[in-house]
Amino acid sequence: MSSFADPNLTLEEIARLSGVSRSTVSRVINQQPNVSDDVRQRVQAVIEDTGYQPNLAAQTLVSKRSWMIGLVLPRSVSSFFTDPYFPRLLQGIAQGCNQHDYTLGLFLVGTKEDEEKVLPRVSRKGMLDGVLIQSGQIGDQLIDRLVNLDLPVVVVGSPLHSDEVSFIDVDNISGAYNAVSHLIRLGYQRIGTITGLPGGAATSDRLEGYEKALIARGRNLDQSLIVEGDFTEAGGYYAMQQLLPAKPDAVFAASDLMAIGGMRAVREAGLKIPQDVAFVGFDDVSVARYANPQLTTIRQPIAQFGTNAVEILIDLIENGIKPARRIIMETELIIRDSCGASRRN
Amino acid sequence: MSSFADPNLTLEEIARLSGVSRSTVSRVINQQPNVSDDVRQRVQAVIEDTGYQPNLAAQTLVSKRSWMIGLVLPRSVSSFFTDPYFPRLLQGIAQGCNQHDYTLGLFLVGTKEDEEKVLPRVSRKGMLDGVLIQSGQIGDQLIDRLVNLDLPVVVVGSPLHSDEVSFIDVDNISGAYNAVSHLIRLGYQRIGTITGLPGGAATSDRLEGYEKALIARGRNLDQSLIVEGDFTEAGGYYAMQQLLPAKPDAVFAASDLMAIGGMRAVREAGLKIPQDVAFVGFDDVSVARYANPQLTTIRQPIAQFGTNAVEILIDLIENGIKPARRIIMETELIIRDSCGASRRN
DNA sequence: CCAGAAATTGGGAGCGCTCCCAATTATTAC
DNA sequence: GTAATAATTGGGAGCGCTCCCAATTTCTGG
Repeated sequence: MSSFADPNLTLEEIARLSGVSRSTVSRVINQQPNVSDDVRQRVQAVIEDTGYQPNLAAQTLVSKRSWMIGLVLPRSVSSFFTDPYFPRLLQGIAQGCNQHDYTLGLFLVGTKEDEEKVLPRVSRKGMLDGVLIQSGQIGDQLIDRLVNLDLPVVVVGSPLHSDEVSFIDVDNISGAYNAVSHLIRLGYQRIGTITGLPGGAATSDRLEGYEKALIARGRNLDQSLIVEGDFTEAGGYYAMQQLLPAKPDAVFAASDLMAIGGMRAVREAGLKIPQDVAFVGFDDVSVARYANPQLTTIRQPIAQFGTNAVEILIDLIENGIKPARRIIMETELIIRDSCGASRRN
Repeated sequence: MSSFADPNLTLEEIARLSGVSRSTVSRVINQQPNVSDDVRQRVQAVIEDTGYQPNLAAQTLVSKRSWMIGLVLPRSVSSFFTDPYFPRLLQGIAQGCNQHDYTLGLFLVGTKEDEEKVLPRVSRKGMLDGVLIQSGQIGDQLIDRLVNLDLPVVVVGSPLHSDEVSFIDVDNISGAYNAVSHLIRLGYQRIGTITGLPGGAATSDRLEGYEKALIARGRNLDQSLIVEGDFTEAGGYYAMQQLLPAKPDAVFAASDLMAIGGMRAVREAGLKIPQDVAFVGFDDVSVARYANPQLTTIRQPIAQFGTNAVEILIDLIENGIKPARRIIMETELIIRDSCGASRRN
């Protein structure tokens, strides 16, 4: 394979060089049948040592396929820049794209103006074969606007409105339920929670899991033990400061970052973790393992989640859009030190 | 603007609907002169309420422009998934793309096999107008391979080999120099450093700045005070454990994350920050402000850096490729608590 | 060895756009 | 009013590919 490919190589040119027709070269490239072995090899040799690659735009124009999918991160996903969750997710998505030979287009919506610039680009014909959109906040109409395009769409996380749309999500309710059940099992009496950013599906599901776990054990819900966070470290810190007067002996934080922020507030208040306040987080991002003490948490298979999302979308693209696909992935309780699991020994 | 655009709208169709020719509609869309005002308005009205958008693939095919740029993150940039630096950078890049109406293609190279899948995709004709590539490690041949494509390329960070290539970087040498000078000024005697991952330009530049600052004040370099990290929290932690026996009274870490890891090791050793060991980091990512104590650091304008990189690339794309552009951005010393700046008062 | 079927090959049409140039219309000067 | 020029407008060609169908070649069986 020569490393300097003629930039102006075309199908026609390859055909000429290998002494066959355009059509035959096309068949070889697209691995279609009805090409004799010797011709196929001759053509392949020419392709190899010219370094020819078909022009994507031309292929897209006629086939109506771009082999590119978009990932849209709505404005309301403000924690993109602080939460290690997103790089991991991106990794999974990128890997899924690589595996299936799709290209990933990234559409970060920062401001309202961005939205007006990004949407037309996403919906542009000849641009994308499908779209992955990160589930955002209630009131964010981006998902609806995307779903109204005639493009395959998969929502990453639960969609908030429509139920005709395909999505993939983690079982947030059972994850939170397991986290809190674990704390109950360890004998904690006043279990508080720091919620995610209000208005998101993950936030309300994790809160629901928290409540269900308490109710299942006959505990009463105490509103003073429930305080709003925003998925960030700083948010967890402030939330914990609000929570401390309610004297929780354990806290379920709806993200690891908030758990770490919460632990910081607890330490600053002169209390010990887990002796005075135990913690369980959610996500199992890598900082959970380096926290002090190491954080007990609910692991979600983030990268796998991204890869699966891509696969669902590609399935939708290649095999039609009905019925909507719905995937829920399970979580896993990872017991480390912050929950005080060992103090009972 | 009707929200349900006919998906099969074409230039020809718009022409028919507005009673003019294909060419005239094309002129209106591309804002070319030589269209009478009333015709222009009539056509624009039709475009508006059909929601017509030109087919990208068709435009790309004839104009040889895709209005899409790629961001390539080489395999050797392993800290992508842990360092908050990258999301910020991505934000800046995405914003630059939005502003200039370009689409961003993301090419994460995870494995060697990824590289073989990604490169052909990047070089595919009709795909990208230009490429941004994150500077990686020595021995990573990805940059060279990309530069050999006939595509405009801008390296984000200093390129390691070629000097024909355009790049944008932050002044790592002077940043590190200022960090260490600050520590010297505060009277520290045994100033250690935790370097980045060996083999990267940022790593060697920051080390060079460290050494220059010491030499400028007539200090001797003590190899036992220089220890290798890898830009991660865990790397900083282990590096600090190696560094502690050399009894440093201050440490310059080549990233905030490593500074935070280093501080964790110091605390675990029963020492106080900054009384026993002072710290200065590099980057000023948001966790620096939430660290305990708050981290003195060298701020680099990460998002702006990304936006600038996009602008240089677009300049290259639209105004030709010679001569190579070279931009160096300045850093800023942000004094917080971890350097003990106030203990001399 | 030849008709008929099967496999292989080639070329035209067309995807939706931009560019060029020719045709038409409007404007100006005399 | 007419010739000259300038401003508009329209249509053909072509970007590089895939798809379809017709033409050619190869392979059967009797």
